[in-house]
Amino acid sequence: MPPNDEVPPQDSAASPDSPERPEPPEPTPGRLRSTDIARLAGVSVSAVSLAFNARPGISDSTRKRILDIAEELNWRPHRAARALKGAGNDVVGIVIARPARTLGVEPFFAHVLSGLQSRMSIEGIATQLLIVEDTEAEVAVYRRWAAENRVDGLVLFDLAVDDVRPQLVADLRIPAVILGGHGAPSPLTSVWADDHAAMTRILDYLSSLGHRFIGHVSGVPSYQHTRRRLRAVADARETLGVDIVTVETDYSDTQGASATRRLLEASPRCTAIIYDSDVMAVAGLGVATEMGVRVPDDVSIVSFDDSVLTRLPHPPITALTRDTYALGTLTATELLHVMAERPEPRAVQAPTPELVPRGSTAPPPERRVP
Amino acid sequence: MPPNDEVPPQDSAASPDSPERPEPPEPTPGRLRSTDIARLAGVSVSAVSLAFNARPGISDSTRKRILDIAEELNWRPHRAARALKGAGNDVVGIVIARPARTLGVEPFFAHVLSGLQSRMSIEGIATQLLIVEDTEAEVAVYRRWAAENRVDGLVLFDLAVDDVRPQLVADLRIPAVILGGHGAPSPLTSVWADDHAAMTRILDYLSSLGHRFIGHVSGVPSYQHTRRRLRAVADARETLGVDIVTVETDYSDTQGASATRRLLEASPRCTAIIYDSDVMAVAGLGVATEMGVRVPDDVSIVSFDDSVLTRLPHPPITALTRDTYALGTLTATELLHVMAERPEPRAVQAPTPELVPRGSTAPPPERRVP
DNA sequence: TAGGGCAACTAAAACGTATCAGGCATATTG
DNA sequence: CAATATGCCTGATACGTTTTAGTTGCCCTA
Repeated sequence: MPPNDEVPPQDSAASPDSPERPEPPEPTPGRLRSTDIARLAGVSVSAVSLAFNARPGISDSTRKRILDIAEELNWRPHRAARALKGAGNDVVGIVIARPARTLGVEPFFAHVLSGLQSRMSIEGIATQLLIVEDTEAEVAVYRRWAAENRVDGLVLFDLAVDDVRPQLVADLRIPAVILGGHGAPSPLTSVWADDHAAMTRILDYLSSLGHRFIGHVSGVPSYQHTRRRLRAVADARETLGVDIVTVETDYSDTQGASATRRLLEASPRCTAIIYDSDVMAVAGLGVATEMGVRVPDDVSIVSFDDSVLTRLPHPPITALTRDTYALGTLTATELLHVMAERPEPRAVQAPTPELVPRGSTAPPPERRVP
Repeated sequence: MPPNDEVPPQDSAASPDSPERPEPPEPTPGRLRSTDIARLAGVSVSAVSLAFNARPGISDSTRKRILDIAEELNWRPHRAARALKGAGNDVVGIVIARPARTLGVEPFFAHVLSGLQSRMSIEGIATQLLIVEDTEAEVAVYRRWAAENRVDGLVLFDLAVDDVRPQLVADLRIPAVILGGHGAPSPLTSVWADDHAAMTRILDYLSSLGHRFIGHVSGVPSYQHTRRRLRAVADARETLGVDIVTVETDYSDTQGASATRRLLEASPRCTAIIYDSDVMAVAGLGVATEMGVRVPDDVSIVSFDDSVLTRLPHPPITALTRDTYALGTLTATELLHVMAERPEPRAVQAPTPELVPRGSTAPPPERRVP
């Protein structure tokens, strides 16, 4: 056995038998390294590495001894050194292209993030969040992250029509998953919900209540999911024979409110309004109340998204509900799979949101003379 | 030298002019390294390093040439290698100890995070978010991150009375800032708001409207900021001579609703209710409406936190408002300072929230016979 | 008893960058 | 003009791991 003479845990004066090892009692412990653990366990650094990575080639007793010592000293392999050897960083990145100040208004996003994060942390993977101003900046971040080797995976949000990001990210060889993509072929795996079917559920419901003239406050039409909803609206005009008027907005409460005002001032007036987001629905409810339009007696209100926002006001708002948290965990699971196996891209369908009738919807008022 | 004789890649005929450098045209570019940039620029790797780290010892023209080439090839220093040399990871961590499913309901947190993140990203620092179940798990994460050298800084939220985290994080030598700590001495720098003064603003306002019996739906009393608010309430009882009854909750909309019901069913009934959070205030408004208690005619409502939640319902809710986003950027700036300079801990006071009267508050109803 | 096979372990070579101690010109000084 | 300083650049080394290619010693088999 080499000069691996064990150092006696001697707090007293310098042990005379080993003059070549002064071993100063460092006040700042510097940093523990695998060497230190190896020395204390009486093995080589290689053995420490084998123990920590659960690899064969080491006896169980030695492994346990090493791990115990490391545990006691709260030592772990230095991440950077590990990553340098080609191991992952255990980080996934999420870049959101929105004005930072408006973020946090969207319960949807926060919930998805929670679910995603929760699933990832089970694997010891952290989530890195970056908020940028626009898609251009977002693309720059992807390039930088790819060059720096900063993340092991990505989640893409808010896919637009003709979005450049999937191809870019695929070219950069970063494992990634699209949340809210379409079912169509794509260079990336996507997790998507059937917005068309979801919107149809709302329209069927309102139609069955007797509504024949419906307002639709939609979101940004460049988003893919908005497109799908609009298509469902178009289809319903034919299938159900209802009259639907759409007002496009930017998803903000401000535009949701003004769109509502416009719809309610029009004559003839629609008997129900569908909102593409919970924030706009609540804003719309406020406008109606303010204008003296009773909900649901005069007009019914339905929200496409559900959250605490829709449940708290009076009356609570009928909404499509889905387990947004579970959507996050599903996305995370899929991303983990992509990171591990690099499979061919595929489309994973999330459950279609369910309609939850609440107090904001009722049959339309009797037709009365103007 | 051991039998490590180099194996010639004999797939092609050895190029006669440089037999020691086969330089195969790699189809997968592997990865660019500083060596490649150096070769293309006709300099050494050291020069590349000097150029990228803006250090002296290199001419401007050479620097530019190197940077241009790197830019063109989208090359950047490998993060792990850089971090291994002692440079920072350019990552700050945020650990939130709450049930993941309930997160995302809090606009406050999301806004702060946006501001924080936005300021950090200016410095090229990413924000790593982790949601854990309880404080015990949170502490474990700090230990792990410290051992792994994963983050350059931390932000601590939701400080409790007798919180163990500040001392732990200080012991682990991780630069950190507390958001919402108190003004008292602490091992860590903290950014705090004067909750006492803020609550006093609400009480003064309600008192000046003529309210003499006020309900207070408070949050978890183990939080430091809750304590400060309660103290302000106690002080106001004496100073203003108003009668205040406090109901403690866990900040959830459910408990906010039931607390409201209890307050409104009591006799005599209070003429105003203060809520410690926006979520509870909105829930309370819903309960009042449902019970046929008019707001603000029968009871006034004030929220301690402001957000889209308080602005959207009808009537909009009078609230203490502050620039939560700016609070995030302020915290970020402070953390950057701590990371760079390791100064003595200090307490940075954020602006005291301002009261914004909205439709939910009015003078109390005339006293009438029971 | 030689040989092979195996388990347990180790020495040394990466990984990609930053830094440090020079080296070599050219400019400045006495 | 020699001596010194300065500007620009390079070679070698270190950072803390993982991994590869061994090297033991031991048991089993023929």
